Amino acid sequence: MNQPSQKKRPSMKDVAELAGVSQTTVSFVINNTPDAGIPENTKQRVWAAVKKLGYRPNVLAQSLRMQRSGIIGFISDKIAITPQAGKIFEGAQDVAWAHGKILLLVNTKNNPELKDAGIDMLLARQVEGIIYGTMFHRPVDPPVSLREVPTVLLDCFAEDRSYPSVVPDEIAGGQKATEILINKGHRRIAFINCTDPVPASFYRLEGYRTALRIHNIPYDETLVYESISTPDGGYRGTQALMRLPDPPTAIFCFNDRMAMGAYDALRKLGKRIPNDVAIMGFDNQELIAAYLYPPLSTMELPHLEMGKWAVNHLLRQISGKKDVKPVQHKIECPYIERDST
Amino acid sequence: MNQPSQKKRPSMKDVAELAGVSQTTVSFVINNTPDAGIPENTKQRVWAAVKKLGYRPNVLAQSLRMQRSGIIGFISDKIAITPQAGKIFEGAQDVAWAHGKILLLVNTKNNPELKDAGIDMLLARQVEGIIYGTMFHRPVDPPVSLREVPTVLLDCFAEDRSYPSVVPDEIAGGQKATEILINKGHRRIAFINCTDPVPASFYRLEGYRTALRIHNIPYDETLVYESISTPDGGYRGTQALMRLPDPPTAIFCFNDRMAMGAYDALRKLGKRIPNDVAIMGFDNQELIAAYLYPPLSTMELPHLEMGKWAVNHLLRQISGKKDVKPVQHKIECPYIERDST
DNA sequence: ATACACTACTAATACGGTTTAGTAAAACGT
DNA sequence: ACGTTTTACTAAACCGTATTAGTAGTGTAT
Repeated sequence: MNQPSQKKRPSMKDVAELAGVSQTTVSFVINNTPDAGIPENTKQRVWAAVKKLGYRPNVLAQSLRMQRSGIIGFISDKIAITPQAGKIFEGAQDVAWAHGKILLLVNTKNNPELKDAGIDMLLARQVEGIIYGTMFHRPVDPPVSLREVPTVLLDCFAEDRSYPSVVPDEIAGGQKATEILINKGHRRIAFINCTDPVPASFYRLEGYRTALRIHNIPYDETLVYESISTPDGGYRGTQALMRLPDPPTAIFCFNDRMAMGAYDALRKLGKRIPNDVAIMGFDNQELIAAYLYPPLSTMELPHLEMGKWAVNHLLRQISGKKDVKPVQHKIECPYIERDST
Repeated sequence: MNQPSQKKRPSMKDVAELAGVSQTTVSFVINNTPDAGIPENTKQRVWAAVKKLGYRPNVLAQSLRMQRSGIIGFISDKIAITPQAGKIFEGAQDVAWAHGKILLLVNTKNNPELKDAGIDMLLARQVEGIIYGTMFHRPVDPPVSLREVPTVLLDCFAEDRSYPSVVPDEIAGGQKATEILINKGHRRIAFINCTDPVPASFYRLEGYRTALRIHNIPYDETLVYESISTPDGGYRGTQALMRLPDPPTAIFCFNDRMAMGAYDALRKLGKRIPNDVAIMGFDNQELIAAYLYPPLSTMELPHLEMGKWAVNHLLRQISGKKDVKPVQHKIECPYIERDST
């Protein structure tokens, strides 16, 4: 019933013994090695022994022998632990699995020591490559040890562009969001930006201005309000904007959390969404966007796609297709239409 | 500049050669093997060679030799990809790291084939144990292959209790939530439950009734409303409850999403939270709970703690401390006080 | 009858470590 | 002076697999 010690797992040698062949033959049969010329009869004996013993190849030994671990390291400050970004990991894992690789996740919680220890661990485990991700789009300065192995930056980029990276196309996202509002007939479109000096805030604003320019709408800086990126910030921004002599008929919020605050402010003012004021969010945080009344139209960050691209690119590097130059790949943010626009 | 092929990583043999000693000696030095009697002088030569070559032990080879992979498998349907449950993984990873183990995450997306393939992969990689988690508290029937290795169920349990498992203490949680409302002076306390036949709905209701009984408040079944577990369900429930001849002064919602709907309903009715009606949530979903107006008081699911307990227990099993009987461990849900009660 | 190819395998080595069992030289005890 | 212990190492085996280089035995061609 209860063996004191775990019984040892069977090895190829055990299978070989039971089948009355050599270990080599077992290997040939299991891997279906071409040109090994093993007759059907023998193959069946081997497979029978495999079944009987419940044999399962030891990937550790395989990896050692073949000098290929099949592991891709995934290191990040918070990803996969943070709500919105879990999709990144999912996309990455999907592609990895499809190529017979597995993802080994390390999350560093923004702790530099943990980060270095994590990278060391990954390298010690012979990962074939590393994906270095962050929980929001930003510049990073990756540890030099990453140079030891092919690397892709995800949702971040090196200032000097010395690593390939994949990020959301914030400019296009901001532009598209604004254009959608313009196409619904709005002319007074406000933008509640956040005050953090992050690429997202710069680029989304840039996209917003580009859209206005293209559609010959003059840029009115009183329509751009900056605040902290919380519902509270959105609340205050909306209050201020609606107090303007010529208030906006549409508000593009830096993110869904701020849009949440905008909803509250408009509700308090007795304004209806989208009839009186249209609201556009950003991020598509399911818990917020889908459950607000009315459900929030928003731009989605391409988390899944970024995860996929990163692994695909990494695999390309690993198989050494050509010494691909470090690119910065931008992925479009899709528009999620709901009822607030 | 660009070597066409990755240069091979240095091995112990390379270090040994450079230091002018045998590979055995290198091993002794690096592992600081007791009783090896290596003089300081030699040690320094070895370490110098290690530094110079940038040598790093190959964990694959170590694992193979020592018959210990240092890997714990973490398999789950959605955990670590789903917002609220990322903490589970975090707790688990913390404990694992503290014990020199790493977590290998597989998420199965509720796909049985992926699940089996995932378990096979973990076993093939010689994991020392497996944590089998789910994204919400429920009974499961784990694949038999899990028997091959120590296993702990996380946020779920086997019907026949044949595996150790850790789950939230739903009864105590429901009871505590209700008692908090009682202690604030409420007597008409409603419970908006969800209709899903899950342990959480049964047990939280049970806790609710227990609290009432203890405090001699008669159970009034008109105060228990069942609905789907979304804001919409909470909205409808609240509307219905407030239409009662003797409406509640406090509403305990099955979860924060439903509480979100309750907020909307009360706002529409012109009721103030918590002055007119107190609201208690469950789950502590940061994005909702912390950002509603007023911030929502709620019960937190002990994700972090469950993750920790699971790994701790697993490690105990692995080191074979004693053939611990499969227990079902329940962890308390802490109360998160905000402004809605 | 002999050379040659083909069939159906196996022995041996390597992957990069850990660990056991030595061993040569120096130091020590008597 | 000689045996014994200690010091400072090293050789070899082993973990479980993949792979290369054979090798006996059979069949075929000449």
